Amino acid sequence: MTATLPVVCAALGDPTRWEILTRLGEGPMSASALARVLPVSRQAIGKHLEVLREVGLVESEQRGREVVYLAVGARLGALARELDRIGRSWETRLLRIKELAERPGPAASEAPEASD
Amino acid sequence: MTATLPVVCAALGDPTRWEILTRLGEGPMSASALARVLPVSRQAIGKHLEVLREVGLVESEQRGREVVYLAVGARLGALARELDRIGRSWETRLLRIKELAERPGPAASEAPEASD
DNA sequence: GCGTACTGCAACCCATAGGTTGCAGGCGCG
DNA sequence: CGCGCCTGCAACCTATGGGTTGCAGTACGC
Repeated sequence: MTATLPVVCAALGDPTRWEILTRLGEGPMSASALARVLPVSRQAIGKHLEVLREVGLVESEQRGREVVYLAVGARLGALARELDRIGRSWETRLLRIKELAERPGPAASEAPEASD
Repeated sequence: MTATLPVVCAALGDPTRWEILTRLGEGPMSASALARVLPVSRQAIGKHLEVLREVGLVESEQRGREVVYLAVGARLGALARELDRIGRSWETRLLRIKELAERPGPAASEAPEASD
């Protein structure tokens, strides 16, 4: 999956797409079926499904004469892991900076004294 | 934080905002400082920072005459946990459906009549 | 074999998100 | 004390994303 982080997040940034994903999370559905339960046209649904498919959040499967889509939980899990990793790195650097700021003397040995 | 999932994801769906977040993840910066290193105007940066602040991804702090912003890793972590939970639920239901489909005998205890 | 329902493609519309410029106010530094 | 930098607010522009309608093709069920 070459879909970059902002792209995947953008795909998840639309309420209608979350509606679609929620429905697909409960079981496979076709675009027409989705259009029946959601307040948008089948064509709009189709565009959303295409976006979601490009970032790997849904997969399509030809079933008879219709095409059913299903939500790929693993993709969401992968994204979650990436975000978590980045979040942790932010906090780590933040802590390091605070340490430096609050440490008056440049005794830069690794003595993680929690003198808060 | 009342920011709904699609809203937070939308905030993360813009490349420029990721640039900002990345810089802020390395240490606190002011809007002007960000505008100096990024190819957009200070005002544009300001709008992005406002969006990020509304969903809790950055926090601001008055430091002397300037306002510095810093990335909130915990928020990203919280989002990651939510996404992971949802992803898992999708996979669980998927497995259940596949089980039902591949189980020839209706030996299921609660078989909610799939009469389609 | 016919009609029906599903799909794919294209043109078009409109709101808004992302960006810019311009200006006015204030706090710090030299 | 005055200059400079940083902030906040507002008006404005434009591309694009989300949506619609319409049409043509095709496979399924009866």
